[in-house]
Amino acid sequence: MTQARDAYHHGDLRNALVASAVRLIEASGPGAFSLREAAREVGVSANAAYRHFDDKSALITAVAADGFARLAERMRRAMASASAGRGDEPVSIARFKAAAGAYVGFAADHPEIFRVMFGECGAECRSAKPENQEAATPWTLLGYALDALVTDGFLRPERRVGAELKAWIVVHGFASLSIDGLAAAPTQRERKAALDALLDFTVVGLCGEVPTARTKDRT
Amino acid sequence: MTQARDAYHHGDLRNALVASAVRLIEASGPGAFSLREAAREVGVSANAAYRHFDDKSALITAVAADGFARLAERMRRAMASASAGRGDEPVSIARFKAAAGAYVGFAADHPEIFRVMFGECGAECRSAKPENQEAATPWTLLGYALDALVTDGFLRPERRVGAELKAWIVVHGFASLSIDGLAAAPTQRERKAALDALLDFTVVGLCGEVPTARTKDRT
DNA sequence: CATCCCAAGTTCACGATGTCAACATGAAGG
DNA sequence: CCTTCATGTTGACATCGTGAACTTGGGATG
Repeated sequence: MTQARDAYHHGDLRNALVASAVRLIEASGPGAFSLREAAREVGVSANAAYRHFDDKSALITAVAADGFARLAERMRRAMASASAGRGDEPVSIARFKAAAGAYVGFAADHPEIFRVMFGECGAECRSAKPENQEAATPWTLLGYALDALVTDGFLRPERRVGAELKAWIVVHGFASLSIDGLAAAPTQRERKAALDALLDFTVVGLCGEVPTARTKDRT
Repeated sequence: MTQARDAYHHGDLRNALVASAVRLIEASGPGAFSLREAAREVGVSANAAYRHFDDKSALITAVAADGFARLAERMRRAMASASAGRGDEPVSIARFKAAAGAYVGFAADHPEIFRVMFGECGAECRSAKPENQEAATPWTLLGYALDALVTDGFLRPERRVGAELKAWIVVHGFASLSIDGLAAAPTQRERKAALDALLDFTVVGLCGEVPTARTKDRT
């Protein structure tokens, strides 16, 4: 195994197809995506894809899975850098906001992929359990952030369970609205400001009282 | 004009096609929908549709528009009956909750249509202004509900503008989560309970203090 | 009433798509 | 060396969206 990627046997067709599909979908939306075009882009016959995917929808599911992985990675990185950031805010709160910001940012940067992830073909990805400790899902990560709020004493344990749904609604709702164009958020700057205000509001709502809630001022 | 619906000239092909499309999409999702099948169901040749719609996507847009109209109607009815309902809650709050409940209920009852409404083809519907006073859109109605909260003194005027976004996020976010299967809400009963709790939380969050907020008990 | 016109449908045609079945190829292992 | 098998390829088919040209029948006009 572990052949690199040059032979007649393409070497890594599966990943190449997924990557191509991601680009095509990002460019023209999921509706316009065609299996044949992805294969054409990779330089392979259309039916070659069927060696790696049962279906067109199986390819799209793989695109969704890739999206979830990248979203999780982005959230993880944001949370990590929030921990190390300048601390005009308690760390656990900064991390929670960073996770939410990464989620919304991903949706805004890759709206079509986001739509695929929560569309028909992404369903099985959403109910998948994380296989190992390392491969955390977005909801696992948001859960960690909430746990940290409890550990640090900002969120009372008995409020923890209800917090899950509320936090998800705010995060996913804001992301969906941004994409679907209901909320008037022309510039990225305005969106970030709106999200910041909303998250302050949410943290207060979740925790029941104001922690150190100075309306944080930054660039 | 005003021929009923029996002649050679079908009489009402446009509406018949939309109705057929709605049924097909509700049954098998937007991805599986085909223009030809809708035409077949209506008993008309495929190209007949092009006398009434530029495109396949124009038909789907009409489906989305129909969805928005039905959603608005459902919200209007829910708000009206909330006004007349038993009053263990201030009327304006009950109406706001009724509007939100109708929104979420519609999404749960017609998930595929809801997805179409907020998908690619529904875009132009979402930015459409209401033509006359009567034809209110869902967001118009939610705006009315918020206005009523102001009028009744539950929501301070300066909080009104921010309330729009927050209310939308909760309502739309909850609906999206219900559809996308992130929130574990198996039974309709549980979903209603979760929404009720969330709306109480939201009203408090919007208004800043508890109005008459007895955790309302009903059947 | 006879006649023309045009909206509303029909048929024919084309290229693209998803997918199946049969075939080809080349790397790996006996 | 020859077999095997995963991986691609070619050919074929039904279906789809859509354009062009043709047909039909009801309403306006003489």
